[in-house]
Amino acid sequence: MADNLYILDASSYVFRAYHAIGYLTNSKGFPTNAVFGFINMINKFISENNPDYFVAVFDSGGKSFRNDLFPDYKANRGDAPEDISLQFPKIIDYLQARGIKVLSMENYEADDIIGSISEKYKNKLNIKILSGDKDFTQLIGPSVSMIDTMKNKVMGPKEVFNKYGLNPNQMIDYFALVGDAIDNIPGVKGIGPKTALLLMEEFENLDNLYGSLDRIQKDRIRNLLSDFKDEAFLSKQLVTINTGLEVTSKINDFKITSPDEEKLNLIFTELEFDSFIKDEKKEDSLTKDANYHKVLTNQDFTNLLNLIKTMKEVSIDLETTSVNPIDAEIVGISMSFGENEAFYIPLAHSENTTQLQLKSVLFKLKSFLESKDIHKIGQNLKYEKLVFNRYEIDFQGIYFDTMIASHFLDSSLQSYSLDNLSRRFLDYKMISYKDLTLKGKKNIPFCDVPIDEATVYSCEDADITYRLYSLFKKKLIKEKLFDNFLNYEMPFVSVLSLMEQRGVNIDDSALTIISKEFNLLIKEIEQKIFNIIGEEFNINSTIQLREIIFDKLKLKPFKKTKKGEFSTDSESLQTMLEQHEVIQHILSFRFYSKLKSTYLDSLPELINKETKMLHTSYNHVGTSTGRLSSSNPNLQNIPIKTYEGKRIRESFVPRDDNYCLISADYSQIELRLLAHFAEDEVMINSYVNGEDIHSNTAAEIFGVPVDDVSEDQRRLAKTINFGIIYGIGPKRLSLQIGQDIKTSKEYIEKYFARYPRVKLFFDEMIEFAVRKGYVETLTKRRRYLKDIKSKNFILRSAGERAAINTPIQGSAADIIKIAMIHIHNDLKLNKYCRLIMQVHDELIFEVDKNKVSLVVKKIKEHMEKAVQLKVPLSVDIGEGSSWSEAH
DNA sequence: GGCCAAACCCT
DNA sequence: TAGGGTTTGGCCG
Repeated sequence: MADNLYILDASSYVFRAYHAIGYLTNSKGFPTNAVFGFINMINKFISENNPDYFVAVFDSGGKSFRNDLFPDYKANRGDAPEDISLQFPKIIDYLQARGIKVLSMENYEADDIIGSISEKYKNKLNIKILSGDKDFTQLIGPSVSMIDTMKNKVMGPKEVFNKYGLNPNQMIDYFALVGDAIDNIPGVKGIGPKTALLLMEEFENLDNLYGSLDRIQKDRIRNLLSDFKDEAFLSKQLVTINTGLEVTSKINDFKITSPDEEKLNLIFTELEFDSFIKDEKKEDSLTKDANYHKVLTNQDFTNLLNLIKTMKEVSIDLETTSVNPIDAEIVGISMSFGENEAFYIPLAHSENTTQLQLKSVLFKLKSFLESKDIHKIGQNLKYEKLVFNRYEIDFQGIYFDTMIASHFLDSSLQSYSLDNLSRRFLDYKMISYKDLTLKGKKNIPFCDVPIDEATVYSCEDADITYRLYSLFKKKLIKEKLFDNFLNYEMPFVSVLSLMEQRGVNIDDSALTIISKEFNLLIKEIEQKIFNIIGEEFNINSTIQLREIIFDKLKLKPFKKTKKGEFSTDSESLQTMLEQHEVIQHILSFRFYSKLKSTYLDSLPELINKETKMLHTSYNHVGTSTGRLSSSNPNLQNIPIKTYEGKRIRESFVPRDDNYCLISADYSQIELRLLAHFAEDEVMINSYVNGEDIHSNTAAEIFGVPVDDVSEDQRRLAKTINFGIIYGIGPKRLSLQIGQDIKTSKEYIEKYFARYPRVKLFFDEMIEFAVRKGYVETLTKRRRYLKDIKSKNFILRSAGERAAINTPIQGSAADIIKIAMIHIHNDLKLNKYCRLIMQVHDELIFEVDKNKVSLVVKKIKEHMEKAVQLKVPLSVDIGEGSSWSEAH
């Protein structure tokens, strides 16, 4: 790749900074708003892009050669206000002290210099023109693009065509026809963008057009063109950027040199930009000398609001009364716009200090918080979104979540908490929340933390988050993962937030009834056990139960726990059923107790008092494969396998009579992904032809025609098919199918003999993991496998199984995420249906009863078309008045 | 109250 | 054989 040369259309940025900031002066009354905004933009740009070459180009300020051609050129623009003209010299001083080359030329505009530099270097370098001016579209080409850093828009040839319908080399003639009211370029009167586009499409350029005016059917257009021919060609001269000026600078002049700190400090002192002044001490340490401000007065807040207006990205963090967003109240807000600088707005501290009013602060921040154009950066922004939602703020512009970014880059970490990320990636230990809130032996709520301490703590959160953002963004871009991260992970934050916010309706009276019923059963079974054993004990206590079974009854154990004790788990007890009648009762007791305590009794307690709904919490970074996890309660392990379990699912119901529930689940998505990745013809054909994969596998393994496959053979093949995805070994398979290890070893060998590409795929994944240290999913989420090269067989084998399973399980997770994003963005669909749960390969919706068939069709389409694989995706859909019925 | 192990619910 | 969360008992301080 060629190096990048960034050419800054500096004058236009100064104007934009001037207007963005509004009023700002130093204590002597000298205007500083444009300088301040401009410096911020430059700092931000350079720290983010680390440009190879950079040059700032200014207009000369006086008239240009265009005024000789046409005295009225830009006559509509009055002189620039004095308070901006005064600031230009300061800005140029700053740039030069900063080590940045500055160019301008008498009698020419910045555009001409930019065009000429671009022309000179476009064959050796990637030219990136930093501007928002449409006039530059004429310069765009394969190695020349335009970037509007304030709107985050990049414009290359493709984008020009998308926007105007024309190629960049047609833009001059196009603008010659259309004209420009702001620059006072006449164009052809009466011809606007639409007609001009049609003409350019037909005639390609201005000369062709005027060479064959008679071919134009419409009289009006033809007459206009001929009447204003002179204006058209004059306009063409005016809009044409001069690319032939002699550029005396050498390319190395555009390298940024080391800044003259002394000179910079002088400038900053004069303008009173204290936060920019470099203090020797400030360099390496963090919090002690960081600029953390508390915002207590209206003046402080107004200044902060003005600052916000100049920023296009902000890291933000809320301090609240609860970790659970559904009932958290805001105590304070912190924000950071760049390293070392942060603000904290205390709003509800119990301390006796006058604080700003929560309501009025939120009112004034509302448009900023709801703006899609201002990029919000944060650690777990789903939390912020849910809390803001409680205050009727629709938090938008959710751009970069450091927690999710770090997980996307490496999903194998133990913890994605901010302090953990800070320690690991910035080598910086943050103030601990525990220590902060520790008063004596007990922890106090955050609102009781003194404001000064809270300010440092909260500002640190925002500041560190901002630093992590810079770091992770660079990594993502370097590894070419940034687009996937922005397209597939960040939009998912809003999807999860909405699901959690809506919650699920539970018929808790039904659960209570079942609970009472189970309670009687449990008591009864317990009594039976006591009678048989002849003493009372706590059946839930593994230790006591173990004593009874193995010491008192002297039953023969099946296996040991990892601590070396005899196991009493249900697998062991199953094998001991015939040894003693009490075993059956213990199994029953365990079964009913589990359902009662985990589901029947706890689900009703978690129903929110205000909303009357069950609001789970989905963890976006809860697994090392990319799946979600769910907690408080876990809605991803609601029973289903037994009759009693199904009864629990019957209490998951729609919120009112107008809705029913729909369950949509991917059929065998992981096996399909295996077929896709391994590119095995036989497996792919099974799916393409809609055949029964397990029967086909059975036929292959047993060497019989598909029609002759017995039920037993099919069941066995199904077990192998699923086991294979997890990297099953002969031992475990023998346990599953109830045959000896030798036989199951043969089955596995037979499987790989019949599906050699699957074996090849597994080997490739392991080799990939060894070579690169990680494996990746469809959307390129990475999981690093530290044990893949371990000398310890157990650890290495586990690593190898993860290398096989993660791309499969993780890609399945990617696919359903993409489908969920598409469904979330389908506005029409969302009028009739709301997504309320995700269970790995299943989505559950509440659906308007009158729109079921339409909704079913759309959901199926979104899910099956989420990605294009070598095999079709298939989704089964059910409908009903409860989750049990719908599934 | 915090932490661990064992058990068991799900895809 | 992959990936999760919750409950319980029991130990520690």
